[in-house]
Amino acid sequence: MDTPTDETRERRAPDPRRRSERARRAILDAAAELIVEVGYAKLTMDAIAARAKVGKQTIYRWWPSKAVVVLDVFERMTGVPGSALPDTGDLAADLRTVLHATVDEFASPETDRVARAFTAEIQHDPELAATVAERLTRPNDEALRERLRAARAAGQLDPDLDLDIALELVTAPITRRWLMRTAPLTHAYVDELLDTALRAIGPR
Amino acid sequence: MDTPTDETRERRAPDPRRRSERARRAILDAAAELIVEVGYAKLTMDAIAARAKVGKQTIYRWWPSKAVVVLDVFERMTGVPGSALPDTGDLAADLRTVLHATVDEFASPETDRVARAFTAEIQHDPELAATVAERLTRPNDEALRERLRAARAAGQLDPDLDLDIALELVTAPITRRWLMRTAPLTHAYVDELLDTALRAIGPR
Amino acid sequence: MDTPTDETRERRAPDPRRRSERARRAILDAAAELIVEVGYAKLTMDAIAARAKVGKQTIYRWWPSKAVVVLDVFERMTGVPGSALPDTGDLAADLRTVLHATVDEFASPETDRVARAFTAEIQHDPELAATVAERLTRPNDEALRERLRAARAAGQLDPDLDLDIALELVTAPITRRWLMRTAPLTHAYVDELLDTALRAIGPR
Amino acid sequence: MDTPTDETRERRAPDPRRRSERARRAILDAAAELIVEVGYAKLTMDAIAARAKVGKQTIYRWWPSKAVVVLDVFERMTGVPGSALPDTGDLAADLRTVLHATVDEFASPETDRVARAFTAEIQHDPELAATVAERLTRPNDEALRERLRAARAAGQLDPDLDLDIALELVTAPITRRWLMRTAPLTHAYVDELLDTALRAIGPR
DNA sequence: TGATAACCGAGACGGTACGTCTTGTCTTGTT
DNA sequence: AACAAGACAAGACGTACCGTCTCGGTTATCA
Repeated sequence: MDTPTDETRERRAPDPRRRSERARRAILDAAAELIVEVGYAKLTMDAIAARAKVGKQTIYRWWPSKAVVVLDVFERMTGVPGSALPDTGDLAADLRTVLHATVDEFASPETDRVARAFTAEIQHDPELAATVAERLTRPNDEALRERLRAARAAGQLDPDLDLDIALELVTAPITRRWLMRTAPLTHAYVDELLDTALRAIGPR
Repeated sequence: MDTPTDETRERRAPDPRRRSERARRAILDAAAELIVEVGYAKLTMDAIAARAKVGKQTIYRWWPSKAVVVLDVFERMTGVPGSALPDTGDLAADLRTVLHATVDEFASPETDRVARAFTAEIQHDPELAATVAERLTRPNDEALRERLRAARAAGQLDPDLDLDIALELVTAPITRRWLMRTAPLTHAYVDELLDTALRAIGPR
Repeated sequence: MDTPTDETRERRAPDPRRRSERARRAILDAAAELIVEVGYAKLTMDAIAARAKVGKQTIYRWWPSKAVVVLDVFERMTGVPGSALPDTGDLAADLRTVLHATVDEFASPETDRVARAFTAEIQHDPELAATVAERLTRPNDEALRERLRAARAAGQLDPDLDLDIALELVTAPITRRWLMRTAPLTHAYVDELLDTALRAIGPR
Repeated sequence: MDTPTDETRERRAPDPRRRSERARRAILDAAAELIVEVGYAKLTMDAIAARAKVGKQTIYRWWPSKAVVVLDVFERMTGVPGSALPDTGDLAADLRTVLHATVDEFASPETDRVARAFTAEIQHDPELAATVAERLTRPNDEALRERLRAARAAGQLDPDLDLDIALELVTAPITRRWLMRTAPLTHAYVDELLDTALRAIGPR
């Protein structure tokens, strides 16, 4: 019984109790700065380590890849997601509030760059895709779905409505416009989109 | 005398009339094979050149980057886009036809891989983003917009409808589901999505 | 604070204490083998790295150019130069001994090839020329000059003799014959050359 | 009998009668200029062709290698060698005259650079070495040897003298000093060298 | 309260791909 | 058929990063 703990022979896990908080912070700070300065594509592990005054091994010890470092940067940047949506009883107003906030967030170059980085990265890294889905997409979606469910229960939506489709109708156009850069993302656009989309999902 | 012969030191453009058709084909063939075999992320210029039995310079002479090579592969793979949509007079049926075809196309692992590669790549390469937009996205969008315009003129849609929003309501959910891998893309899903979305854009 | 850490952007020097002896040896071994197999002109850094199972950067980290790698190979091959000449009291005999040895050394194809490589290389690389002069030519010349000085002091040579000219009269003809390949380099030739040259520099 | 003219299947020889004199001159001019401007090491066939406004094939058609182009440049530069040495009856004076001229020639940066280029090149190209020997070295050596032979016949030199060794004693030190850059080449040096060397070869 | 293991900064290492450069051949009109 | 122009296949160049490994130095847990 000389194998440490895990049968999957993949490098004995480090002891999180001994982890240096100083190094953790410095790495995330450095990554955050660099991603804004040079963009994700030109972001290198060497540069993060140098800027953070940290050995490269220290990064590789705690993060499996550059992408996951940036994922942590992103979470620290946007705060914990998944908090429930407001429910004033007026679905349109509530959606407007939250989607305006989303649009505002993506107007910041930092958030924009980091979010694009993920979108790019998860295309060829299914494992990262799962992580991002679990930590970012799902909590947000779940909160929105919850609000829609409440509205449906209150008779404000078609009782036969598929909540996933409703969710997509309301959010996907914004995602697409951001992703494809087909047109600017403004509050006015959100308003018009909601006007139209709500006709699709309201009571018949 | 506007030929940029001397001052603008940016590598004199090659003469397209002297381009070797043999080399062009070999490069695209090699790239197409390799992207299926190893995926976009592990696709290298060296490997394309070796497989195509071509000097690397010949690739760099005619394509600015790996991404644009793959863009040409993709175009050759999916055929000319921008052909007009069918117009049988039944908008729902016509949309169903074309979106089923789209979904089928993305069911092919080759198309899926290449399309994901672009989606990733255009996030940090605005120039490529513009090229992809012009050569892939815009022609397809324009064809769809045209069909919607015809339907609106025929009184089948809300006369005040913004065509861009209509377009997004119908296509963006599919894009999002593909991109985020939140759920499988089936014909049934397309049908249900259309049912719902058309309620938003039909005549009041 | 004279460490060139920041301003002088010239690639921070590596730390020689951390140098891998294993890599150093492997590189010199590989270079030595290859120079014999393919000659200096067709010797490539890529091939050295591949043969030595070493990253190219490891070569470039410690040697500025292919030529200097080969210089190190040469030194290892011929042993430390600059050891003093024998002094039996008989100048002619001592010179004969050392020049015979030189001629024998250049009879080896390996030494011949490497020596020719330098002679070629230092013609268009003044910096390398200085290095070679300092590490190869000067020590050998100095040893020879020392022996001549002793002989002059012992009254065996013209007291007004310029030692540099004496040195050249004795060695340059051999160099020329080797370089120009005008005639074979034999012990008999060395003997006849010495017979003649010593008449020029002996006491009047 | 369909092989054109030569059984040694090595690319049918071009017809020298149709050779363009304009191109020949332009190539030699361009090579001469470039070798002075950038040195032999950085001289490229592409650059010669571009400067001469000539297709590269035209160079390769008439010259086997860059080195031979430069050999022609050198010959054009220094004029036909092999003209006999002056014979005033005073050997020392005659040698002084011709060696001063040699030293002066090598003081010119153009001649110096081109001559170094050969010295370098003939080290790894025995065929070129033979060509250079035949066209440059031998004629010069022969002229000098002839003058020495005359002096020996006139009783001014040791009757048993080996003319090759005499030749080397007089010229090799100059070659060495030029090649190794050990000390500057001046008229005074030549004079002192001759003073000493002639003692070796004069009548006993 | 040492001992001792693990983390840490630093950076050399084996690899791999990059994008450029040069060589010598081939191709396409022109003279 | 030689020519100017320049595309082509081949492959070396020197650089940039990757992810691993090795070296002291410095904590932080446990005997």
